[in-house]
Amino acid sequence: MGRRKIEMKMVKDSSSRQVTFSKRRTGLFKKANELATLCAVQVAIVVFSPGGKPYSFGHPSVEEVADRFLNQVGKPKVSIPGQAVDQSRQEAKVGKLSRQLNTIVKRLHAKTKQGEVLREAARASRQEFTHQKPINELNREELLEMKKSMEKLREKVKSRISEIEASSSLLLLSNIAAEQA
Amino acid sequence: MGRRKIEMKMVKDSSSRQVTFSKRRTGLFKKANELATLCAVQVAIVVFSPGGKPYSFGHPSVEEVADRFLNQVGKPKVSIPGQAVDQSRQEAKVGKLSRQLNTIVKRLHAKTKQGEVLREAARASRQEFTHQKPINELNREELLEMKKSMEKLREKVKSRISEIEASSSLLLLSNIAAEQA
DNA sequence: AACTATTTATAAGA
DNA sequence: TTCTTATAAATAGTT
Repeated sequence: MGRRKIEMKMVKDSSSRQVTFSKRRTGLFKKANELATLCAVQVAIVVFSPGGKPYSFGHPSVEEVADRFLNQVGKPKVSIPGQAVDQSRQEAKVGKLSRQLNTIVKRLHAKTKQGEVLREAARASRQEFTHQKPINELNREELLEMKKSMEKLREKVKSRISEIEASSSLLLLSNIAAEQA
Repeated sequence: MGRRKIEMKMVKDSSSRQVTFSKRRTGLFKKANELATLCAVQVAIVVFSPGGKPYSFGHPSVEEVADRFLNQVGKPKVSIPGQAVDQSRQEAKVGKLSRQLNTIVKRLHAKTKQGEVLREAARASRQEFTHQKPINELNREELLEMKKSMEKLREKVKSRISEIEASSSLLLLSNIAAEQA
């Protein structure tokens, strides 16, 4: 769409590529906005620049699109009697989200070697799940420590709640979308 | 871009709106594909149709784009000394992911009224965090019940999520606790 | 950043 | 839905 038709191959010159990216990213987001406006639908986009910088577009926001997805209720399918299908879908969803959780947690774990949350989690976890003593054999001090530890973790998790990362929403979206396909 | 210029408002006629959506979604995904090809970048899009059906585009896939994002290592910015910026980015990411976790947990909670995992989790969580009695005042029977409940949960989680780490279970619990607070 | 010659997307219509 | 086509919009190359 310009002075000349161009081949649909990677633009070799990195400088030109950056310019093309900039122009086309703007165009893409504009198109997405038009789609959302004209059709009253929700859209979310995440794209990396050639330099690796992430850009995102969301209508009304990437997060809200994700929330809508997450708030969707699985509808029973008519072709199969009862709730069997719906339940199995729920099961699949739980399993999938659990795996996703695991991925996120692994990521968190890798990212927080210098952090607090996972250290606390690991500590509390150790106490809760892998402590040699069964929980009913813990003495008062140990129980108090465990409680304290978990409260500490809880506070830290709560205190860190801020804005959601577009990509994490998308990751969830893609998993749920794939599942619904 | 057609026979006439149209106003950038929602198309009122639902049938026309569906047609517009269909055409423009195709166009949007094409543009996204071109951007990815020409600039050798990663792109992910999720969009709902007016009927609520989810469509997605990803290059190379929505999931991989998200993974790349999550795997990104925050790079220190030159304009600010030391690791301050990098760390704050990590902090932000942790917070965002934590919130996402919380959202997932809420969703799971809502979706599993007929399920087992979250009921168990909620029960264990309730016992642990919101029981009237402080944990150190629980009697032997209550402690045993709590232990039993958590072991039950643990088994269910383990059976569903082979690779999950203990910490993610705990993180999950902590989020449920926060949600109930 | 702006400017345009062209290409591309698409609104209507069939 | 799919195709056609007149027109609007996006953009490649240029300044």
